[in-house]
Amino acid sequence: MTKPPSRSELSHERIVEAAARAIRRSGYAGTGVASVMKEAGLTHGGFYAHFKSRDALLAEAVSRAGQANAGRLERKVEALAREGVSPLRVLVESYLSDEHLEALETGCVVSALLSEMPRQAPEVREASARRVLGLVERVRVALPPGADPASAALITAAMVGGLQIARAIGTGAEAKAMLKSIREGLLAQYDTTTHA
Amino acid sequence: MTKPPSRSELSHERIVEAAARAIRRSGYAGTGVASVMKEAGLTHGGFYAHFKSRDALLAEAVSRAGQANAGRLERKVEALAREGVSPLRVLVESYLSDEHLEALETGCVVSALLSEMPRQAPEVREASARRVLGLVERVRVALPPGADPASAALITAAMVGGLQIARAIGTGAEAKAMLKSIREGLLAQYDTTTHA
DNA sequence: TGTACATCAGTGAACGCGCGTTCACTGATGTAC
DNA sequence: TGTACATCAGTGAACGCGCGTTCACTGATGTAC
Repeated sequence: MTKPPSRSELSHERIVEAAARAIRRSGYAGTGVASVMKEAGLTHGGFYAHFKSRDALLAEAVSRAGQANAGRLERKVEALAREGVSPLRVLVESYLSDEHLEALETGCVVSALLSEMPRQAPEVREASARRVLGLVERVRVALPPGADPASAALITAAMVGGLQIARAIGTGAEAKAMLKSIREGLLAQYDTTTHA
Repeated sequence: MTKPPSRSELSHERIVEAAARAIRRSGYAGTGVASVMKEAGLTHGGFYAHFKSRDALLAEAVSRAGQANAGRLERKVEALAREGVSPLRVLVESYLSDEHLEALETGCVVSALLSEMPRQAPEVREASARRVLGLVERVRVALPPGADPASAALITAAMVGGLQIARAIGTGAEAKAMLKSIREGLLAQYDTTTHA
C-alpha cells in the first residue's frame, strides 16, 4: 500500500490543478503566479518552495491538462466502443461538440493554447509540443483499420483548427453551424461506419 | 489627385504597421504600447493622440495584417492562375509551405493569434473574428467548380490547424514533414487538377 | 502517553521592473497678411 | 517673399498598478525519548 501524500504534495497538486485550468482560461501569458496560488488556497510567497520558476509551473500545467484530457477521452472511447461506435467517430464528435466549444477551461489544452506555444520558453514549448504530438498519436490509433496513417495529421489539424475557429467566432449559432459543418465533413470523409 | 498624407497620418501608418508585425511575433498579450511606438520611431507618450486605447490599436493591427495577407495571396492566385494552377492548390501550397512555417511575423494573422482571440476585449475579438471569416470566405471562392461550399470550413480548419501544429513542433524536419503530410492530404482530397 | 525539540510548509512584506495611461510642455508645421 | 502667430504632433516625466521573485519569520508537523 502507498503511503498517504504529505501536506506539501497535496499543495503541489492543488497548485498544478489550478494552473492547468488557468492556462486554458487565460492563456500562458495571462496566467500569473499570485492568482494561481490564490486559487489553490495559498499565498504567493510559498510558490518557490514548489517550483523553480513560473515557466516550470506552466510546463507542468500543460502536461497535467493534457493527461487529464487524454484520460477522459480514452474512457469515452472505450465506453462507446462497447456500443459499436467507431473510435474515430467518438473522437471527432466529442472534440467538435457544442459542449467542447464552451468548455475552454477544462477542454483540450492544445486548442486552448496552440498559437501561443511557439512563443514560450524552451521548457514550456517542449512540454506543449509533446501534448500536440500526443493528440496526433491518439487520432492515429483511432483511425479505422486500413486507413492511411498519414491522414492522422490532417484530421487532427482539422479538429484543432475547427474548434479554434468556432471559438474565435463566438459561442452562438454561427459558431455552432461552423463546428457542425466541419464535424460532418470529417465524418463523411473518414468514418466508414454508420451512426446508431 | 489625392493630397499627400499629413505628418500625423504617416506616423499613424507606421504605428499600425509596427503593431501588425508585433502581434504576430509576440501575440496580443506580448505586444506593448511602448515597444510598438519605439519600433515606429516615436516615444510612447504620443500614443494616445493616435489611438483611444491599446485595444483600439490591437483591433486596427489585426485588420491591417489581415488585409496585407489577403492582398498578397490574391496576387499570387492571379499570377499562378495564368499558368493554369488551380486557385485552391495555390492557397493550400502557399499556406502550408516551409516559407510560411518560418514567416510568423509576416504570415497569416489567423494562424499567429487564433487561440488568443476568444480572450480579447470585444473590439479586438470582433476585428479578429472578421479576419477568420474572411479567410474561410477566401477558401470558399477558391473551391473548384462543383465542390460543396460547406467544405470551405473544413479545408480552412485543416490549413490553420496544420500550420499551427507544425509551428508548435518547431521549424525542423519533423515539423516540415507534418506540414507536407497535411498539404498533400488536402490536395489529394480536394484538388482535382494535376500539378504542372 | 507526554514532553522537548528539529524540521518543514506557508506567510506576508519587500525588491526592482515594466505596464497602460496622463499631462504639461516644446518645437515643428502651416496659415494670414 | 518675409514675418507673426496659431495650430498641431511629438516629448519625456510621472502616476498607480501588478508582475516574478526573494526572504526573514511563524506556526504546524513529526520524531526522540
